[in-house]
Amino acid sequence: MSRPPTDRTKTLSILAEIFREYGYDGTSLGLITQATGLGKGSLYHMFPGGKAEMMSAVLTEIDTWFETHIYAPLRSTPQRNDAIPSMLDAVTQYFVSGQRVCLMGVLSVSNQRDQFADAIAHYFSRWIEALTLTLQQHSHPPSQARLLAEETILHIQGAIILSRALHDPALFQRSISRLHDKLSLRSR
Amino acid sequence: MSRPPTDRTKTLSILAEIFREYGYDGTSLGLITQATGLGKGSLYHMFPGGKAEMMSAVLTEIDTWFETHIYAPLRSTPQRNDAIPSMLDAVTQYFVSGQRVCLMGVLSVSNQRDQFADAIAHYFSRWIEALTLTLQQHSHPPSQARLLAEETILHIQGAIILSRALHDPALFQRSISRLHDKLSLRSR
DNA sequence: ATCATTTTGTACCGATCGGTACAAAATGAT
DNA sequence: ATCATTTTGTACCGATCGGTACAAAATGAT
Repeated sequence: MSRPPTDRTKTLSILAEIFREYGYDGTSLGLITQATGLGKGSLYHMFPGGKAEMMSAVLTEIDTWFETHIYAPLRSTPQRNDAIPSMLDAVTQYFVSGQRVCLMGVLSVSNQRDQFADAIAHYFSRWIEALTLTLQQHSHPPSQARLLAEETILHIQGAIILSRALHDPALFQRSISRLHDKLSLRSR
Repeated sequence: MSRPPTDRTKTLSILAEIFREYGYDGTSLGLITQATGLGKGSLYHMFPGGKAEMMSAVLTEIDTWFETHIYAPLRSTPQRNDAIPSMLDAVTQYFVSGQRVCLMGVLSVSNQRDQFADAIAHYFSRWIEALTLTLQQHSHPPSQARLLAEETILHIQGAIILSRALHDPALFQRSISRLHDKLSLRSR
């Protein structure tokens, strides 16, 4: 037994960056060996399923990260009253003001959508559910809370796209600010 | 002289669908010859620059379509008072309730972003400018109009992502409805 | 020190990639 | 009918793709 945990985690985070930057098709094994310093032997030993398994592992890692740092705080009771602002801050930091793309978002409009459909749907639906819960506790009527949660998450996704399209990180910041205002309107 | 105009237009619309479905990397020349029925000889005669020129031509075609069907009506004066609803209808139809992706949006979060940066930025900035003009004429204060225009377009992009991620066309419809309400709030 | 097990680097596989060359075919003006 | 020009289909190019095989090296228990 060696210490694969840290190695694996480190490798996964490198893989995540590569997949984000080059997409699934654009990420070649050559690129991966170069970025990780691991030969194909090591990679296929670690991920026998090849590239598809690497992506799956990355998606699981991302899901876990969001579960811990984003969803869980939203579900906690009693609800901290800065739960929403702190979610928006964490998201802004994670996506580097929209200059780092959301791998789940990218995949959902790619031809790999069906292959990873479960992971993608899981990620977004859990996020929506957790945020819905929070919004209800901030005195948004239940019927509106879910709609507002959906709107919040698509707003974030859209902000990434538009700010990248226009090379304008400030646009991302602006749109997150507006989101902040919108979400806190009825909780005061 | 033959009749390349219709052939070229037809080819471009097939190319657009392929690029939308498979992305830039995922679209192989084999796929293109199969879908268009054109051999490589014909394709490289039509697009000497190869795949990159095909994508550029598609983006130009898309830009022209939006210019004609979306931006121009927004800029026309006097402003029809259903300008915004009719834009949202046109968009909903064009994106088939979010089940058809926005090629410009996809590219802007892909590794081809820089290669096609001009076309992408042009598309979104023209849209924002035209919509800003319309919103101002619907009694939104100028300072707010541009922010609201940005928000509208990122909202549409986000709706495509989220509705595809969740395989839920109804989510797209819902979010467009909300957009409709939001935009008409101050114009009544 | 031995030795079974795990891990790794490298050579190699067939398939496919985007692109080129070019002869054959179609076209259209005369 | 001739013939220059345009258009097309196909064979072929080197490069690279994802993946496999497997011997060599590293590891760790004894």
